[in-house]
Amino acid sequence: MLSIELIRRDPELVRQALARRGEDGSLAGLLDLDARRRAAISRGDELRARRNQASREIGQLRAAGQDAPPDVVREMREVGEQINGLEQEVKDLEEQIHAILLELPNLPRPDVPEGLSEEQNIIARQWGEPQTLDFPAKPHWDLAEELGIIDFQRGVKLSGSRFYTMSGYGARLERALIGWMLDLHTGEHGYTELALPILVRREVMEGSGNLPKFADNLYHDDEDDLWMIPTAEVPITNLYRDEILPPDSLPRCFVSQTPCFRREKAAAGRDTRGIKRVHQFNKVEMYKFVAPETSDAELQRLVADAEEICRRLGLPYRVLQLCAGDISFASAMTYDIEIWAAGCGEWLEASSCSNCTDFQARRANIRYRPAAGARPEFVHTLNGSGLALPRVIIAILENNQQPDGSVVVPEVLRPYTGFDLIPTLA
RNA sequence: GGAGAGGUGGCCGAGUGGUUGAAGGCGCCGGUCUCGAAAACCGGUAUAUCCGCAAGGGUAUCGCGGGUUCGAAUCCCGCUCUCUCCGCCA
Repeated sequence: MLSIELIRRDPELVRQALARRGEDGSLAGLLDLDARRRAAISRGDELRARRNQASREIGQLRAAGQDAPPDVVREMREVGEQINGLEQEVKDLEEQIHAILLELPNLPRPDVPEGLSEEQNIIARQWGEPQTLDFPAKPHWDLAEELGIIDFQRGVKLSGSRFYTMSGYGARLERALIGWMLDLHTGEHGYTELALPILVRREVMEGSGNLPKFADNLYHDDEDDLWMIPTAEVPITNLYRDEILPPDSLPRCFVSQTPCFRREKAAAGRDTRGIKRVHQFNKVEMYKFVAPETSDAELQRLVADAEEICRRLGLPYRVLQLCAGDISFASAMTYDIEIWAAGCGEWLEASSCSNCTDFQARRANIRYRPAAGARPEFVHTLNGSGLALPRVIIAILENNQQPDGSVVVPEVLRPYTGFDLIPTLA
């Protein structure tokens, strides 16, 4: 959520920042509502002050054994009605203002590249070379099926298109990856592991920025109004909702593996083969609550932590800095990490690391006290995949495939898998 | 799912209609004392919002929302969460 104070103070700055990401539109209506709201509050406060004064006097009379003057009571009854009217007015205005604010995305940081589409993203760096194999490389959907580790048809039988099942070496590979990633982030990068609910309340989805705007992408349980998380970012963001964190408690860094659920109605027809785009997948997510002045530097560290995973797995990757038009709703700056997949010959987005500045903190009301006795401030929040499992599995399968169709397990994973090769079926 | 109890400030805990944003205690911050610390003593210690350059002032908030009243932490209604017991269950 954007600060209404900022919009009031410098609407042109806000308008221009929003335009950079392709959000055009006037803020005049919002400012008008805000002005009316403040006027109504002022009048209401004045009336309440009068009523409080009169009530106090009546109280004193009563204490002295006298009755309340009827004309005053009559007048205050009227004042009370006016107050009720103004309260209703303020409430209506605030609802309208809130509804508008909830739909406005975060402002890109000034140093985010210009551009409205992904073509304007900037390749910040690359590690390794997109390799070509010296034999015909298979895409993972063929490889995995031939290895008997992914069963697409039976996934569909259970849950419909874009669901799959993994078994044997495949299931084990994923579990190994999850364990290894979590151990790396907790052991070497300083994150604390979390185990989280994957069904959350509506207001939790609002806090992270997924609702109200992106309801179409979410699965929802009607009976209890619970929402299935699209990423662990959602519950982690809300861990400290409505709290004021004490001085010296930042940064707080968390990592969590959860299933992620994405309806993605809009993406129907895209990437239908394999496990590149599915409705349910596992992801290891990194998350940081930090002091505002440190968030830019923390974003760089977050990206580095995700890159480390790629490097140790030996997966060629590149880091993209997203242009203003391509960063996500809550983000002020985003880097994507794309890993190379030799079978389908594509760079696959395996991580997206964002600095959400105070955008989510405002929505979820997460503050901290910079020093003892100081005024509370909103924290900054950052999130990044570390990493999303299916696309890492795609890259490992496709890049490490052998001429006979078997797949070599990356060295770092072997203590976790207990095998160093996914063998072909006999 | 059924029955009951309860949600007051960072924590504990008073308070059942009238200057109560809220006694008291603990904690925390500052000070006195001390070589220093502890103890003791003194003072301070919520958040939001509106007006204002500021100083300052107003208003709101005792789980949430409504109602009664000149006036509600206190009374009424609804919701929600927590706890206990029963039931069910991995």
